[in-house]
Amino acid sequence: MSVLSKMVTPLLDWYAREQRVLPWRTEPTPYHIWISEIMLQQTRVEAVIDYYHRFLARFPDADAVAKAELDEVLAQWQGLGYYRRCEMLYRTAKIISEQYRGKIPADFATLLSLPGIGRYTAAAIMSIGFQKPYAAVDGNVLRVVMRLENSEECIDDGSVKKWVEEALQGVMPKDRTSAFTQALMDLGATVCLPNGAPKCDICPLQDLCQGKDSADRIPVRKAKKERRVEQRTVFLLCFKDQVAVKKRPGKGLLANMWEFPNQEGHLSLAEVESRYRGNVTPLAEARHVFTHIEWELCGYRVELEEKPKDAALQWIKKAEIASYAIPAAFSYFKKDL
DNA sequence: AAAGCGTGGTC
DNA sequence: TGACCAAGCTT
Repeated sequence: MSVLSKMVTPLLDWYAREQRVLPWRTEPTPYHIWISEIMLQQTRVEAVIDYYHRFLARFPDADAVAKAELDEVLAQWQGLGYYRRCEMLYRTAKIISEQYRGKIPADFATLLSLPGIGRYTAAAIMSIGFQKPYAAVDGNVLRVVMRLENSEECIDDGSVKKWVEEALQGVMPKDRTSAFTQALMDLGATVCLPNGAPKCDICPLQDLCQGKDSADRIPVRKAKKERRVEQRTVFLLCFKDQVAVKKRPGKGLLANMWEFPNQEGHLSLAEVESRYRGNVTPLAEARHVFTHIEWELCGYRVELEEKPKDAALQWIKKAEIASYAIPAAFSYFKKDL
């Protein structure tokens, strides 16, 4: 009997005792699981919880999302990051509303075809939302399985993920699909911790695990690409009780989000004063780190005597700034309004 | 296959 | 302070 087949019973017993109380677990409908899984992609549970509550209160079902404007859905998402997820969730809500009468389709291949839903998310919705036996393999699950097997194969390799998915599919109890999927993720998130700091002494699988002595080097991943550093200057253009914002393009970094006008490079106070008519104040510098870029930000607040002629600028009341989806990269300067 | 795509917590 | 990285998906 393999390690993976032997771990099923102790894993489920542990989960019955130790499972976390999470908002999407109280009523695990396919819609709730879909929303939570999209929010949780590459994002910590603690960061998601408040967003999840607010999102569900405003959008109780897929039709509610589909009826809203993208800008309002993005405003709910602001600060969560990876904003393309939100745009794809919106597109999928439209498809579900128009083609599936507002119900999440209970079919793996159909789910896979929807924007923003890959193999992991489709399997999570099937196993947790519909009680169907599809193995959901995320970073937690890969870490747990590679350590159980004491395997130093690289988890960024597609064939490794495929193998884990098939192996788990083979041992997944058909009547406990929801508990099985969530138990593996809870174990990874609370016991089989990353960064070489697992709590093996309290692990329900410690007697089976082949990787207890090599946990500090498992799982093996590829080296990440280096970040490039960019300097930017941000302008808080104020006119009476208004401030200027701009909509970013629909593709690329921070797509569809709102920003304060800004440009590459660090401008001096004199340069900014010569560009605008009004009183210019330098603001505190900030550093914002993305996955692949690092911004060194400097900013200037400009009390304008007249609005510049720039059709791309949208003038909004400062008091209404909260209804615009402004990413964290620009939020440093909100306090200076 | 590899790169692009956010944010915040931890050590 | 800086490096690491968390419930991935798309192109």
